[in-house]
Amino acid sequence: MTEEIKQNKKEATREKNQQLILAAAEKIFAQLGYDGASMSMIAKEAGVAKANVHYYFTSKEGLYETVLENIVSSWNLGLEEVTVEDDPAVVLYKYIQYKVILSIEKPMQSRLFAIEMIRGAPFLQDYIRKNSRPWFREKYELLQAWMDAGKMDQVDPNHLLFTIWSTTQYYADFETEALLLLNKYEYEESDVKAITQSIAQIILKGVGLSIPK
Amino acid sequence: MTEEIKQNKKEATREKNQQLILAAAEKIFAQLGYDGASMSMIAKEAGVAKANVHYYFTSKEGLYETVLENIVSSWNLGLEEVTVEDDPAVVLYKYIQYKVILSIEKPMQSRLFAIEMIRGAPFLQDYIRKNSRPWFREKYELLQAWMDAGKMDQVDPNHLLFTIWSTTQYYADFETEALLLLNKYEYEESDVKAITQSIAQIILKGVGLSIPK
DNA sequence: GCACACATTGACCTTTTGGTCAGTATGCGT
DNA sequence: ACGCATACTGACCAAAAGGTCAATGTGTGC
Repeated sequence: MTEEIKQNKKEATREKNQQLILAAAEKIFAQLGYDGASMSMIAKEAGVAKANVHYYFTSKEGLYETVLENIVSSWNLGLEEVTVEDDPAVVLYKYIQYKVILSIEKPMQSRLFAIEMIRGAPFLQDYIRKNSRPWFREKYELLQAWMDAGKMDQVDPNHLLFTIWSTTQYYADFETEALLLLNKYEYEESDVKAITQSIAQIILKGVGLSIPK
Repeated sequence: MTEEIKQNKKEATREKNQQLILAAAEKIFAQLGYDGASMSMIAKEAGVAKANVHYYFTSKEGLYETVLENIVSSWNLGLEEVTVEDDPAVVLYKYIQYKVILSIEKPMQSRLFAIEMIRGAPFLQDYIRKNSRPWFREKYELLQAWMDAGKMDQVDPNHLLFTIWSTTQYYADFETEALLLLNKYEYEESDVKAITQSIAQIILKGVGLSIPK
Protein backbone atom coordinates (compact mmCIF):
# COMPACT_ATOMS: atom_id res chain seq x y z
CA MET A 1 0.00 0.00 0.00
CA THR A 2 1.47 3.26 -1.10
CA GLU A 3 -0.66 6.19 -0.15
CA GLU A 4 -3.60 6.72 2.13
CA ILE A 5 -5.66 3.67 1.34
CA LYS A 6 -8.11 4.26 4.10
CA GLN A 7 -11.13 5.78 2.51
CA ASN A 8 -14.59 5.90 3.85
CA LYS A 9 -17.55 5.10 1.71
CA LYS A 10 -18.48 8.72 1.16
CA GLU A 11 -15.15 9.71 -0.22
CA ALA A 12 -15.10 6.62 -2.38
CA THR A 13 -18.52 7.35 -3.80
CA ARG A 14 -17.65 10.94 -4.36
CA GLU A 15 -14.51 10.02 -6.23
CA LYS A 16 -16.27 7.33 -8.20
CA ASN A 17 -19.10 9.56 -9.32
CA GLN A 18 -16.83 12.40 -10.21
CA GLN A 19 -14.79 10.00 -12.30
CA LEU A 20 -17.94 8.59 -13.85
CA ILE A 21 -19.10 12.03 -14.87
CA LEU A 22 -15.69 12.97 -16.19
CA ALA A 23 -15.48 9.85 -18.32
CA ALA A 24 -18.97 10.41 -19.65
CA ALA A 25 -18.18 14.03 -20.40
CA GLU A 26 -15.02 13.14 -22.27
CA LYS A 27 -16.92 10.71 -24.44
CA ILE A 28 -19.83 13.02 -25.19
CA PHE A 29 -17.70 16.10 -25.77
CA ALA A 30 -15.36 14.23 -28.10
CA GLN A 31 -18.29 12.82 -30.01
CA LEU A 32 -20.33 15.99 -30.36
CA GLY A 33 -18.05 18.90 -29.59
CA TYR A 34 -18.59 21.47 -26.91
CA ASP A 35 -21.81 22.89 -28.29
CA GLY A 36 -23.22 19.63 -29.55
CA ALA A 37 -22.95 18.02 -26.14
CA SER A 38 -25.59 18.70 -23.54
CA MET A 39 -25.43 18.40 -19.78
CA SER A 40 -28.38 16.00 -19.71
CA MET A 41 -26.69 13.69 -22.20
CA ILE A 42 -23.58 13.65 -20.05
CA ALA A 43 -25.64 13.01 -16.92
CA LYS A 44 -27.50 10.19 -18.63
CA GLU A 45 -24.26 8.68 -19.90
CA ALA A 46 -22.82 8.86 -16.39
CA GLY A 47 -25.99 7.45 -14.86
CA VAL A 48 -26.64 10.34 -12.50
CA ALA A 49 -29.12 13.19 -12.33
CA LYS A 50 -28.28 16.31 -14.22
CA ALA A 51 -28.35 18.37 -11.04
CA ASN A 52 -25.69 16.11 -9.62
CA VAL A 53 -23.38 16.92 -12.47
CA HIS A 54 -23.79 20.55 -11.55
CA TYR A 55 -23.10 19.65 -7.95
CA TYR A 56 -19.61 18.46 -8.82
CA PHE A 57 -18.86 20.76 -11.72
CA THR A 58 -20.26 24.23 -11.47
CA SER A 59 -20.96 24.79 -15.12
CA LYS A 60 -20.71 23.25 -18.55
CA GLU A 61 -17.67 25.38 -19.23
CA GLY A 62 -16.11 24.22 -15.98
CA LEU A 63 -16.73 20.59 -16.79
CA TYR A 64 -15.34 20.99 -20.29
CA GLU A 65 -12.29 22.73 -18.93
CA THR A 66 -11.72 19.96 -16.41
CA VAL A 67 -12.00 17.32 -19.11
CA LEU A 68 -9.49 19.13 -21.27
CA GLU A 69 -7.10 19.64 -18.38
CA ASN A 70 -7.35 15.99 -17.46
CA ILE A 71 -6.54 14.85 -20.95
CA VAL A 72 -3.80 17.31 -21.49
CA SER A 73 -2.07 16.73 -18.19
CA SER A 74 -2.19 12.98 -18.79
CA TRP A 75 -0.20 13.54 -21.92
CA ASN A 76 3.33 12.58 -21.65
CA LEU A 77 4.33 14.88 -24.43
CA GLY A 78 6.94 12.39 -25.54
CA LEU A 79 10.64 12.87 -26.21
CA GLU A 80 11.04 13.52 -22.50
CA GLU A 81 14.49 12.26 -21.71
CA VAL A 82 16.18 12.61 -25.01
CA THR A 83 19.59 14.18 -25.39
CA VAL A 84 21.80 15.19 -28.29
CA GLU A 85 23.77 12.02 -27.75
CA ASP A 86 20.82 9.85 -28.70
CA ASP A 87 20.31 8.58 -32.21
CA PRO A 88 17.74 10.82 -33.91
CA ALA A 89 16.58 7.97 -36.14
CA VAL A 90 15.67 5.82 -33.15
CA VAL A 91 14.13 8.68 -31.22
CA LEU A 92 12.00 9.97 -34.08
CA TYR A 93 10.93 6.51 -35.11
CA LYS A 94 9.76 5.70 -31.60
CA TYR A 95 8.01 9.04 -31.33
CA ILE A 96 6.12 8.47 -34.56
CA GLN A 97 5.20 4.97 -33.47
CA TYR A 98 4.00 6.25 -30.10
CA LYS A 99 1.86 8.92 -31.69
CA VAL A 100 0.32 6.53 -34.21
CA ILE A 101 -0.61 4.09 -31.47
CA LEU A 102 -2.16 6.92 -29.49
CA SER A 103 -4.16 8.04 -32.50
CA ILE A 104 -5.53 4.60 -33.19
CA GLU A 105 -6.19 3.66 -29.59
CA LYS A 106 -7.35 6.95 -28.12
CA PRO A 107 -8.80 8.84 -31.05
CA MET A 108 -11.35 10.67 -28.92
CA GLN A 109 -8.71 12.63 -27.06
CA SER A 110 -7.07 13.68 -30.28
CA ARG A 111 -10.42 14.76 -31.70
CA LEU A 112 -11.35 16.73 -28.62
CA PHE A 113 -8.05 18.53 -28.87
CA ALA A 114 -8.60 19.17 -32.56
CA ILE A 115 -12.06 20.60 -31.96
CA GLU A 116 -10.65 22.87 -29.31
CA MET A 117 -7.91 24.07 -31.66
CA ILE A 118 -10.29 24.74 -34.52
CA ARG A 119 -12.40 26.82 -32.17
CA GLY A 120 -9.33 28.92 -31.52
CA ALA A 121 -8.36 27.17 -28.27
CA PRO A 122 -10.42 29.36 -25.93
CA PHE A 123 -9.54 27.10 -23.02
CA LEU A 124 -6.21 25.61 -24.00
CA GLN A 125 -4.41 28.76 -25.01
CA ASP A 126 -2.89 29.16 -21.59
CA TYR A 127 -1.82 25.55 -21.47
CA ILE A 128 -0.11 25.85 -24.82
CA ARG A 129 1.66 29.01 -23.83
CA LYS A 130 2.81 27.65 -20.51
CA ASN A 131 3.46 24.01 -21.28
CA SER A 132 3.60 23.22 -24.96
CA ARG A 133 5.71 26.20 -25.90
CA PRO A 134 8.64 25.46 -23.57
CA TRP A 135 8.48 21.81 -24.58
CA PHE A 136 8.42 22.87 -28.21
CA ARG A 137 11.38 25.20 -27.82
CA GLU A 138 13.33 22.47 -26.12
CA LYS A 139 12.71 19.99 -28.91
CA TYR A 140 13.51 22.66 -31.43
CA GLU A 141 16.92 23.03 -29.84
CA LEU A 142 17.39 19.28 -29.71
CA LEU A 143 16.64 18.87 -33.40
CA GLN A 144 18.78 21.84 -34.30
CA ALA A 145 21.65 20.35 -32.32
CA TRP A 146 21.35 17.09 -34.23
CA MET A 147 21.37 19.01 -37.47
CA ASP A 148 24.36 21.08 -36.44
CA ALA A 149 26.16 17.88 -35.55
CA GLY A 150 25.49 16.62 -39.06
CA LYS A 151 23.38 13.75 -37.80
CA MET A 152 20.46 14.69 -39.98
CA ASP A 153 19.50 17.11 -42.76
CA GLN A 154 18.86 20.74 -42.06
CA VAL A 155 15.10 21.32 -42.01
CA ASP A 156 13.15 23.88 -40.04
CA PRO A 157 12.59 21.97 -36.78
CA ASN A 158 9.25 23.74 -36.27
CA HIS A 159 7.79 22.34 -39.43
CA LEU A 160 9.34 18.96 -38.84
CA LEU A 161 7.52 18.69 -35.53
CA PHE A 162 4.29 19.92 -37.11
CA THR A 163 4.73 17.31 -39.81
CA ILE A 164 5.05 14.50 -37.31
CA TRP A 165 2.04 15.68 -35.35
CA SER A 166 -0.21 16.21 -38.33
CA THR A 167 0.59 12.96 -40.09
CA THR A 168 0.04 10.86 -37.00
CA GLN A 169 -3.03 12.67 -35.69
CA TYR A 170 -4.65 12.48 -39.09
CA TYR A 171 -5.61 8.88 -38.45
CA ALA A 172 -7.56 9.88 -35.35
CA ASP A 173 -9.13 13.14 -36.42
CA PHE A 174 -9.92 12.08 -39.99
CA GLU A 175 -10.60 8.46 -39.21
CA THR A 176 -13.87 8.65 -41.10
CA GLU A 177 -12.18 9.88 -44.25
CA ALA A 178 -9.27 7.49 -44.00
CA LEU A 179 -11.47 4.46 -43.46
CA LEU A 180 -13.84 5.44 -46.25
CA LEU A 181 -10.98 5.86 -48.69
CA LEU A 182 -9.25 2.69 -47.60
CA ASN A 183 -12.62 0.97 -47.78
CA LYS A 184 -12.29 -0.40 -44.28
CA TYR A 185 -14.79 -0.61 -41.48
CA GLU A 186 -12.23 -0.05 -38.77
CA TYR A 187 -8.50 -0.05 -38.25
CA GLU A 188 -6.92 -3.45 -37.79
CA GLU A 189 -3.94 -4.36 -35.70
CA SER A 190 -1.81 -4.52 -38.83
CA ASP A 191 -2.71 -0.95 -39.76
CA VAL A 192 -0.83 0.50 -36.84
CA LYS A 193 2.31 -1.07 -38.18
CA ALA A 194 1.67 -0.14 -41.78
CA ILE A 195 0.88 3.46 -40.92
CA THR A 196 3.90 3.79 -38.66
CA GLN A 197 6.09 2.27 -41.31
CA SER A 198 4.87 4.51 -44.11
CA ILE A 199 5.04 7.72 -42.12
CA ALA A 200 8.41 6.86 -40.64
CA GLN A 201 9.78 5.91 -44.01
CA ILE A 202 8.79 9.21 -45.57
CA ILE A 203 9.75 11.48 -42.70
CA LEU A 204 12.97 9.77 -41.65
CA LYS A 205 14.33 9.48 -45.12
CA GLY A 206 13.01 12.99 -45.71
CA VAL A 207 15.41 14.33 -43.13
CA GLY A 208 18.31 12.12 -44.12
CA LEU A 209 17.80 9.27 -41.67
CA SER A 210 16.97 5.64 -42.16
CA ILE A 211 14.52 3.49 -40.27
CA PRO A 212 16.22 1.73 -37.33
CA LYS A 213 15.81 -2.00 -37.08
CA MET B 1 -21.24 38.62 -72.70
CA THR B 2 -21.32 34.94 -72.27
CA GLU B 3 -24.55 33.70 -70.84
CA GLU B 4 -27.93 35.22 -70.17
CA ILE B 5 -26.88 38.57 -68.79
CA LYS B 6 -30.40 39.91 -68.76
CA GLN B 7 -31.58 39.63 -65.22
CA ASN B 8 -34.40 41.49 -63.65
CA LYS B 9 -34.09 43.06 -60.28
CA LYS B 10 -35.98 40.30 -58.50
CA GLU B 11 -33.73 37.56 -59.75
CA ALA B 12 -30.69 39.64 -58.95
CA THR B 13 -31.84 40.32 -55.43
CA ARG B 14 -32.75 36.72 -54.93
CA GLU B 15 -29.37 35.57 -56.10
CA LYS B 16 -27.60 38.21 -54.09
CA ASN B 17 -29.35 37.44 -50.84
CA GLN B 18 -28.96 33.72 -51.27
CA GLN B 19 -25.27 34.29 -51.81
CA LEU B 20 -25.13 36.63 -48.83
CA ILE B 21 -26.72 34.04 -46.59
CA LEU B 22 -24.49 31.29 -47.90
CA ALA B 23 -21.36 33.33 -47.29
CA ALA B 24 -22.50 34.22 -43.81
CA ALA B 25 -23.35 30.60 -43.09
CA GLU B 26 -19.97 29.41 -44.26
CA LYS B 27 -18.24 31.86 -41.98
CA ILE B 28 -20.36 31.14 -38.92
CA PHE B 29 -20.35 27.37 -39.38
CA ALA B 30 -16.59 27.30 -39.86
CA GLN B 31 -16.08 29.44 -36.81
CA LEU B 32 -18.44 27.67 -34.45
CA GLY B 33 -19.23 24.29 -35.94
CA TYR B 34 -22.66 23.01 -36.80
CA ASP B 35 -24.07 23.05 -33.29
CA GLY B 36 -22.31 26.19 -32.17
CA ALA B 37 -23.76 28.19 -35.02
CA SER B 38 -27.29 29.51 -34.74
CA MET B 39 -29.67 30.58 -37.44
CA SER B 40 -30.07 34.04 -35.93
CA MET B 41 -26.33 34.59 -35.95
CA ILE B 42 -26.20 33.62 -39.60
CA ALA B 43 -29.15 35.90 -40.39
CA LYS B 44 -27.53 38.78 -38.56
CA GLU B 45 -24.21 38.19 -40.30
CA ALA B 46 -26.02 38.16 -43.65
CA GLY B 47 -28.04 41.22 -42.74
CA VAL B 48 -31.46 39.66 -43.26
CA ALA B 49 -34.26 38.51 -41.01
CA LYS B 50 -34.00 35.02 -39.64
CA ALA B 51 -37.26 34.05 -41.27
CA ASN B 52 -35.77 35.01 -44.60
CA VAL B 53 -32.99 32.53 -44.14
CA HIS B 54 -35.63 29.90 -43.70
CA TYR B 55 -37.35 31.18 -46.80
CA TYR B 56 -34.36 30.27 -48.93
CA PHE B 57 -33.09 27.29 -47.00
CA THR B 58 -35.69 25.09 -45.42
CA SER B 59 -33.76 24.10 -42.34
CA LYS B 60 -30.46 24.47 -40.56
CA GLU B 61 -29.45 21.05 -41.80
CA GLY B 62 -30.37 22.04 -45.33
CA LEU B 63 -28.34 25.22 -45.14
CA TYR B 64 -25.36 23.40 -43.68
CA GLU B 65 -25.59 20.77 -46.38
CA THR B 66 -25.72 23.43 -49.08
CA VAL B 67 -22.68 25.18 -47.65
CA LEU B 68 -20.74 21.94 -47.58
CA GLU B 69 -21.79 21.03 -51.10
CA ASN B 70 -20.78 24.45 -52.35
CA ILE B 71 -17.35 24.22 -50.83
CA VAL B 72 -16.75 20.69 -51.86
CA SER B 73 -17.91 21.11 -55.43
CA SER B 74 -15.71 24.17 -55.78
CA TRP B 75 -12.75 22.03 -54.95
CA ASN B 76 -10.61 21.21 -57.82
CA LEU B 77 -9.21 18.17 -56.15
CA GLY B 78 -5.88 18.81 -57.80
CA LEU B 79 -3.66 16.48 -59.81
CA GLU B 80 -6.37 16.56 -62.46
CA GLU B 81 -4.51 16.16 -65.70
CA VAL B 82 -1.47 14.32 -64.57
CA THR B 83 -0.16 11.26 -66.37
CA VAL B 84 2.57 8.73 -65.74
CA GLU B 85 4.75 10.59 -68.20
CA ASP B 86 4.90 13.62 -65.95
CA ASP B 87 7.69 14.16 -63.49
CA PRO B 88 6.47 13.12 -60.03
CA ALA B 89 8.78 15.62 -58.33
CA VAL B 90 7.25 18.53 -60.20
CA VAL B 91 3.71 17.26 -59.79
CA LEU B 92 3.96 16.56 -56.07
CA TYR B 93 5.80 19.79 -55.38
CA LYS B 94 3.11 21.79 -57.12
CA TYR B 95 0.39 19.87 -55.33
CA ILE B 96 1.92 20.54 -51.94
CA GLN B 97 2.36 24.19 -52.81
CA TYR B 98 -1.24 24.42 -53.98
CA LYS B 99 -2.54 22.85 -50.79
CA VAL B 100 -0.42 25.04 -48.52
CA ILE B 101 -1.67 28.17 -50.27
CA LEU B 102 -5.23 26.94 -49.91
CA SER B 103 -4.72 26.29 -46.22
CA ILE B 104 -3.30 29.72 -45.55
CA GLU B 105 -5.71 31.63 -47.74
CA LYS B 106 -8.93 29.73 -47.17
CA PRO B 107 -8.56 28.15 -43.75
CA MET B 108 -12.28 28.27 -42.99
CA GLN B 109 -13.11 25.76 -45.67
CA SER B 110 -10.49 23.39 -44.41
CA ARG B 111 -11.77 23.75 -40.87
CA LEU B 112 -15.37 23.23 -41.85
CA PHE B 113 -14.33 20.05 -43.60
CA ALA B 114 -12.33 18.97 -40.56
CA ILE B 115 -15.26 19.54 -38.23
CA GLU B 116 -17.48 17.51 -40.52
CA MET B 117 -14.97 14.66 -40.59
CA ILE B 118 -14.52 14.62 -36.83
CA ARG B 119 -18.29 14.40 -36.50
CA GLY B 120 -18.16 11.26 -38.62
CA ALA B 121 -19.07 13.00 -41.89
CA PRO B 122 -22.85 12.65 -41.55
CA PHE B 123 -23.36 14.80 -44.63
CA LEU B 124 -20.21 14.26 -46.64
CA GLN B 125 -20.07 10.49 -46.53
CA ASP B 126 -21.86 10.19 -49.83
CA TYR B 127 -19.64 12.76 -51.44
CA ILE B 128 -16.54 10.94 -50.32
CA ARG B 129 -17.82 7.64 -51.54
CA LYS B 130 -18.90 8.97 -54.91
CA ASN B 131 -16.24 11.58 -55.63
CA SER B 132 -13.22 11.36 -53.41
CA ARG B 133 -12.90 7.60 -53.59
CA PRO B 134 -12.62 7.34 -57.40
CA TRP B 135 -10.23 10.29 -57.42
CA PHE B 136 -8.24 8.62 -54.68
CA ARG B 137 -8.07 5.32 -56.52
CA GLU B 138 -6.92 7.08 -59.64
CA LYS B 139 -4.10 8.86 -57.86
CA TYR B 140 -3.19 5.65 -56.12
CA GLU B 141 -2.69 4.05 -59.52
CA LEU B 142 -0.73 7.02 -60.77
CA LEU B 143 1.66 6.92 -57.83
CA GLN B 144 1.99 3.17 -58.08
CA ALA B 145 2.83 3.50 -61.77
CA TRP B 146 5.58 5.99 -60.97
CA MET B 147 6.94 3.64 -58.38
CA ASP B 148 6.79 0.68 -60.72
CA ALA B 149 8.66 2.73 -63.28
CA GLY B 150 11.37 3.35 -60.70
CA LYS B 151 10.76 7.07 -60.72
CA MET B 152 10.30 7.18 -56.97
CA ASP B 153 10.56 4.99 -53.89
CA GLN B 154 8.00 2.37 -53.10
CA VAL B 155 5.69 3.67 -50.37
CA ASP B 156 2.06 2.87 -49.77
CA PRO B 157 0.41 5.49 -52.01
CA ASN B 158 -2.55 5.70 -49.62
CA HIS B 159 -0.45 6.89 -46.76
CA LEU B 160 1.60 9.14 -48.99
CA LEU B 161 -1.56 10.97 -50.01
CA PHE B 162 -2.75 11.14 -46.40
CA THR B 163 0.62 12.55 -45.46
CA ILE B 164 0.40 15.32 -48.00
CA TRP B 165 -3.13 16.19 -46.94
CA SER B 166 -2.47 16.17 -43.24
CA THR B 167 0.74 18.15 -43.32
CA THR B 168 -0.71 20.88 -45.49
CA GLN B 169 -4.10 21.10 -43.83
CA TYR B 170 -2.48 21.30 -40.42
CA TYR B 171 -1.70 24.96 -40.98
CA ALA B 172 -5.38 25.75 -41.48
CA ASP B 173 -7.02 23.48 -38.92
CA PHE B 174 -4.43 23.97 -36.20
CA GLU B 175 -3.60 27.55 -37.06
CA THR B 176 -4.09 28.53 -33.44
CA GLU B 177 -1.58 25.99 -32.21
CA ALA B 178 0.92 26.67 -34.96
CA LEU B 179 0.84 30.42 -34.45
CA LEU B 180 1.09 30.10 -30.68
CA LEU B 181 4.10 27.84 -30.95
CA LEU B 182 5.77 29.94 -33.61
CA ASN B 183 4.93 32.97 -31.49
CA LYS B 184 3.33 34.76 -34.41
CA TYR B 185 0.15 36.75 -34.58
CA GLU B 186 -0.68 35.64 -38.10
CA TYR B 187 0.92 33.97 -41.07
CA GLU B 188 3.05 36.18 -43.24
CA GLU B 189 3.60 36.01 -46.94
CA SER B 190 6.99 34.43 -46.36
CA ASP B 191 5.47 31.62 -44.31
CA VAL B 192 3.70 30.13 -47.29
CA LYS B 193 7.06 29.68 -48.94
CA ALA B 194 8.80 28.39 -45.82
CA ILE B 195 6.05 25.89 -45.07
CA THR B 196 5.88 24.66 -48.64
CA GLN B 197 9.62 24.32 -48.73
CA SER B 198 9.87 22.39 -45.47
CA ILE B 199 7.03 20.02 -46.24
CA ALA B 200 8.16 19.47 -49.80
CA GLN B 201 11.73 18.86 -48.69
CA ILE B 202 10.70 16.19 -46.21
CA ILE B 203 8.10 14.44 -48.32
CA LEU B 204 9.88 14.59 -51.66
CA LYS B 205 13.18 13.41 -50.32
CA GLY B 206 11.21 10.93 -48.24
CA VAL B 207 10.01 9.21 -51.37
CA GLY B 208 13.31 9.48 -53.23
CA LEU B 209 12.68 12.67 -55.16
CA SER B 210 14.33 16.04 -55.06
CA ILE B 211 12.76 19.46 -55.10
CA PRO B 212 12.46 20.80 -58.66
CA LYS B 213 13.84 24.23 -59.36
C1' DG C 1 -29.33 6.38 17.84
C1' DC C 2 -29.00 11.02 16.95
C1' DA C 3 -27.40 15.17 14.82
C1' DC C 4 -24.78 16.98 11.39
C1' DA C 5 -22.57 17.47 6.89
C1' DC C 6 -22.60 16.02 2.58
C1' DA C 7 -24.79 13.64 -1.65
C1' DT C 8 -28.55 13.33 -4.65
C1' DT C 9 -32.59 14.50 -7.05
C1' DG C 10 -37.16 16.08 -9.31
C1' DA C 11 -39.31 20.10 -10.23
C1' DC C 12 -38.74 24.42 -11.89
C1' DC C 13 -36.74 28.76 -13.96
C1' DT C 14 -35.01 31.60 -17.77
C1' DT C 15 -32.97 31.89 -22.14
C1' DT C 16 -32.14 30.40 -26.56
C1' DT C 17 -32.95 27.37 -30.07
C1' DG C 18 -34.94 25.94 -34.84
C1' DG C 19 -38.91 26.73 -37.07
C1' DT C 20 -43.72 28.74 -38.54
C1' DC C 21 -47.08 31.96 -40.17
C1' DA C 22 -49.97 35.68 -41.18
C1' DG C 23 -49.31 39.85 -42.96
C1' DT C 24 -46.72 43.40 -45.55
C1' DA C 25 -43.69 45.25 -49.07
C1' DT C 26 -41.94 45.07 -53.76
C1' DG C 27 -40.99 44.58 -58.50
C1' DC C 28 -43.18 42.64 -62.95
C1' DG C 29 -46.24 41.96 -66.80
C1' DT C 30 -50.21 43.72 -68.71
C1' DA D 1 -52.33 51.83 -62.65
C1' DC D 2 -53.39 47.59 -61.08
C1' DG D 3 -53.20 42.78 -59.79
C1' DC D 4 -50.32 39.06 -58.98
C1' DA D 5 -46.44 36.37 -57.69
C1' DT D 6 -42.59 36.59 -55.18
C1' DA D 7 -39.56 38.50 -51.35
C1' DC D 8 -39.42 39.65 -46.80
C1' DT D 9 -40.39 40.27 -41.82
C1' DG D 10 -41.97 40.71 -36.75
C1' DA D 11 -44.32 38.14 -33.70
C1' DC D 12 -44.93 33.91 -32.12
C1' DC D 13 -44.37 28.76 -30.73
C1' DA D 14 -42.76 24.39 -28.74
C1' DA D 15 -38.67 22.15 -27.47
C1' DA D 16 -34.38 21.96 -25.41
C1' DA D 17 -30.74 24.24 -23.36
C1' DG D 18 -27.94 25.50 -18.90
C1' DG D 19 -28.66 26.26 -14.39
C1' DT D 20 -31.01 26.64 -9.51
C1' DC D 21 -33.16 25.09 -5.33
C1' DA D 22 -35.79 23.18 -1.75
C1' DA D 23 -36.45 18.75 -0.23
C1' DT D 24 -34.90 14.22 0.63
C1' DG D 25 -31.62 10.52 1.30
C1' DT D 26 -27.27 8.76 3.46
C1' DG D 27 -22.91 7.75 5.80
C1' DT D 28 -19.93 9.49 9.93
C1' DG D 29 -18.62 10.92 14.38
C1' DC D 30 -20.18 11.39 18.81
